[in-house]
Amino acid sequence: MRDARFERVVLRRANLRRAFVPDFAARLTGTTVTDVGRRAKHLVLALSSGDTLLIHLGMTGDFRVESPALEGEPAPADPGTHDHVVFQMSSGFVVTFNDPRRFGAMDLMTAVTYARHPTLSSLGPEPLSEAFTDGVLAAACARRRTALKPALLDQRIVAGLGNIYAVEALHRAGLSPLRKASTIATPTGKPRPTATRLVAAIKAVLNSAVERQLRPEYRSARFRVYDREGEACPTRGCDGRIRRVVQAGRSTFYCATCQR
DNA sequence: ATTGAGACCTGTCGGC
DNA sequence: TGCCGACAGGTCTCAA
Repeated sequence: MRDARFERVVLRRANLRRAFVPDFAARLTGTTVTDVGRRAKHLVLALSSGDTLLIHLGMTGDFRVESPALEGEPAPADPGTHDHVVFQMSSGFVVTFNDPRRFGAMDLMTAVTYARHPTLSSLGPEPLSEAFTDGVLAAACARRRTALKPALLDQRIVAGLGNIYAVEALHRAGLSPLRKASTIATPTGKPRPTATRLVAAIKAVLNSAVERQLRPEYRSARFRVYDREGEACPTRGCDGRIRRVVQAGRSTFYCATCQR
């Protein structure tokens, strides 16, 4: 996408999440992608116009990239049922945004609205960055009264962790999702050993998830505790069973025996 | 201010 | 077989 220009933008459905600016297609057409980045779960495309195209894939969002020019096809195939936006790029590629459940979002923002974006501007550190340390996590959790697991889903504490990996990280760290978030910090906000373990577990879980995505043969592997209610706990030497509880409206899976 | 519940959306799955 | 409700995900909005 980088250095490619939007030659044609087709909005096949006007009511995706986040209100599209009225002239979405017109403002995008003719601009060039100068940079492609990511922040938390958002895809960030910097444009030559100074605008920023912010994209969130939700849970079922996906991009399909086709190259009619290379394949000698005159036009892209018939759009599928959930093809919501089609980008014809100057590079010859046709990039189609497909999102069956429509939890994805696309927003075209000016420099000012992007800088003041309420969610982006208050995001916590990237979990795989050096900025995400036990000290930072402990300080962020110290005065929270919520349980630990809902705190991990708060993007202001750590950016980009979702329900599944929060669950997996807590299991890996041997920490109960039900304990108060503040228990991983001392009264003065310093990290306890539990905070150190949790940060290491989050990084490990995310790194192995990335690795798995890069290795097709492992992609179908299931998670260790997520969606395994009633099954034996996979922890070595643990004879517990995986339980399911609901916290803040989301499913939590954990082992009450080895997660304390 | 912090927290949680509800809404959004639709494909899938379990139960009758 | 077919229908129907429950459920999953991330984030925004609203209310306690």
